Amino acid sequence: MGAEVIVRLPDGSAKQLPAGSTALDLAKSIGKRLAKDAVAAAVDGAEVDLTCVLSEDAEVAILTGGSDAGRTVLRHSTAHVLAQAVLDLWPGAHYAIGPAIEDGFYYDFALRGGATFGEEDIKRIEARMLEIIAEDQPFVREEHTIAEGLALFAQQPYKREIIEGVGSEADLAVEAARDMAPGEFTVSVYRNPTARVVDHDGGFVDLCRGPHVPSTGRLGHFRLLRVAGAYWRGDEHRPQLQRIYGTAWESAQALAEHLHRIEEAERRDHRRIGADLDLFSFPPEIGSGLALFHPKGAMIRQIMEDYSRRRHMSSGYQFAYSPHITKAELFEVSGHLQWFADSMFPPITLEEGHEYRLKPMNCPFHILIFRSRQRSYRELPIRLFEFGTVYRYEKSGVVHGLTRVRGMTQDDAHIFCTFEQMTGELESLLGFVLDLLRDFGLEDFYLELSTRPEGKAAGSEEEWEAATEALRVAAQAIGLELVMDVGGGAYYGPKISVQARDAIGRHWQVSTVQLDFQLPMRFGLEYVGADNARHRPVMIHRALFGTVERFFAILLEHYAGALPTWLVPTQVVVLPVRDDHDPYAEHVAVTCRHAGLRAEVDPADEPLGGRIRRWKLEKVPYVLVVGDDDTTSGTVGVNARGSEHPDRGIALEAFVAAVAAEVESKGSPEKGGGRWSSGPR
RNA sequence: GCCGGUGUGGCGCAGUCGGAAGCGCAGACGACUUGUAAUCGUCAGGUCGUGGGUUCGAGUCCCACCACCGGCUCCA
Repeated sequence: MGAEVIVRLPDGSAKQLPAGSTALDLAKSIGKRLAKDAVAAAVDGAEVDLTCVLSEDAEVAILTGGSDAGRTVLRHSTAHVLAQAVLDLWPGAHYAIGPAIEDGFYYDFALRGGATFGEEDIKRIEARMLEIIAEDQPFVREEHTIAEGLALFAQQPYKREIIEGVGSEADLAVEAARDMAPGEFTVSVYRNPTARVVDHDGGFVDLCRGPHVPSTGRLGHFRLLRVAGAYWRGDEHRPQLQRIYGTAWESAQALAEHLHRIEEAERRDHRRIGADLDLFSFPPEIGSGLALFHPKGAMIRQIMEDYSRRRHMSSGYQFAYSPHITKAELFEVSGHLQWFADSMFPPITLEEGHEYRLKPMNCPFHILIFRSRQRSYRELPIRLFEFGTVYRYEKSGVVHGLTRVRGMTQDDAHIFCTFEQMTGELESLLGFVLDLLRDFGLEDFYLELSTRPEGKAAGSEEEWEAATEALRVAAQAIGLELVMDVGGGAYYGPKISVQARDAIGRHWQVSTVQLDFQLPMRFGLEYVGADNARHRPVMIHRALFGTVERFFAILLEHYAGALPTWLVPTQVVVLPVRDDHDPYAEHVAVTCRHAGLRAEVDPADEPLGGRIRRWKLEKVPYVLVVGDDDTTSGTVGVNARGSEHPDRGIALEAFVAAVAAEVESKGSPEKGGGRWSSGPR
């Protein structure tokens, strides 16, 4: 090693530094601002502390708090500060893991005597954290052998368990692994030597892979958000720990923006919109997770379902109907009672001894329709579609608005085809799915491939392998990003799910496509082939909306309640200025209705301003005002949703034609600026 | 199911130390006849989630249950 090292920077330039220089020295040599913003460094792609000595020539990048990698470091370091505060305030507490997560971090604790955190505790902890940050405690990295590590954390069972797992196969599979040192024989810890923690000598120390900021003074733009219970290593059979969630950012402004995004998501909450717009409700009288659709919500749902039916009809599907309840034996045959019973409502036992069950899925019924007579290869593929309402006994803590309910309607279909037809069916199906989703205004997708659920799967590994491969081929042919979801398949087969990103970047699982060799076998399905021999069909389960309820909720959140004109319950409201304009207002409404629009009149028995306000809050796409000028010239004053100013004097025919076209193209008033070019602004 | 939190007219909220249940919006009725995001007035509406308990007295304190909210596990 010479007296100097040469580092290459991300912009391609190179820099010479004296031997023994640290990453922080490098940052300083580039600029003051960079040194101030730096939180860690990447040497040949590996993230390290700023205090790391650059001992050989390397590619080095300085990570700042403004980058994703830099924020991860900030959040991870803030999690350590949280742990230090909690250990100081709750003597004898055990600390488990505290990783950075999307937009923030958390840390899991077990308090002495099973104590729990309350709301007020959050404030105490935050105050203690601010003190720790004000003290500007250094983070110092240490390497220890496994034995030393175990001794260091003699009083900390969760840390010991993590250390004992270092290098094991299981270690790599658990989330905690991200929190750990690489390498088989050592563990790294970070120490805040100047920390004062009750009952702890030598400051505060935590097991951690790093890197961390040089000192706590670099932190500060954080907020603790909530407390929650969380199972140790995500296993509900293991102890439940107390988790504290927080968020942390590189600047006060970034923190404020994040808190604003949280508010924005709350504004879009479909439960709130559903109540405000009188779309649906969940009366306690009918039970948790069971929804009532009110007339306006039902109208939207009806439009969604009607459109879906039309698309299915033109895509070669046949319709089916099946009952909500059936003899339990059907679910013995299908395997649901073996694999899915936890999610089913308990049996209804009749006097003569038969047990009945509410259906959790529609597939067995469609199978019986297939099996009702002998089938020829000439009929295949057979595609049976139904809006099938199913009931699942979801655990009490998981129901959530319309996205997680106990009674739900799937836009469900089962395709029975030959093995040879399978790949083609899957590919055309994925095309159909994406086409339909785009009609509803979702545009940004990726696919997820869910594989065999270990221990919860029917059938052989070979069958699963073949089915998974067929799905993979179809998914790749579509050309969208594909991510793996290991072990996430249904008990009878692997699945592709379509994930949609909404207007504010959140993603939702919508469509699912599952390939199934098991149920055709269990039900002994057959068709007669061209060779006059009997063959077993392949089955594809698929739902495009997923469930109508959930898809409805996704649309409400995506559009923040301002649905495209074709989906909205009332498209046009006509407001007469005075009551002698009522007849003309009625004429306008009738003209709209003749063009197929949903229009109503709000008569002039209260002031115009109040009426406008009410319908605007209802998010009606077009609020028309008609007065003296309009009655004489056959025009309307148009208030398009989303625009600040009305367009007066628009010819009625021009308005109706434009809105009818907007409905046809599935557009929204927000996207239709400038249509009324004939009228003055 | 588990952890934490919350339940007060249809909705949003106040209610102090355990001592007479309130406000705004919405609703009904009346007046106002209006050109672009809240017209004025009057009235009605609550066994304070449900059931127990403590107390001279409970919206308020305790217990159980129900529902909801945020998470964990699970999941469309």
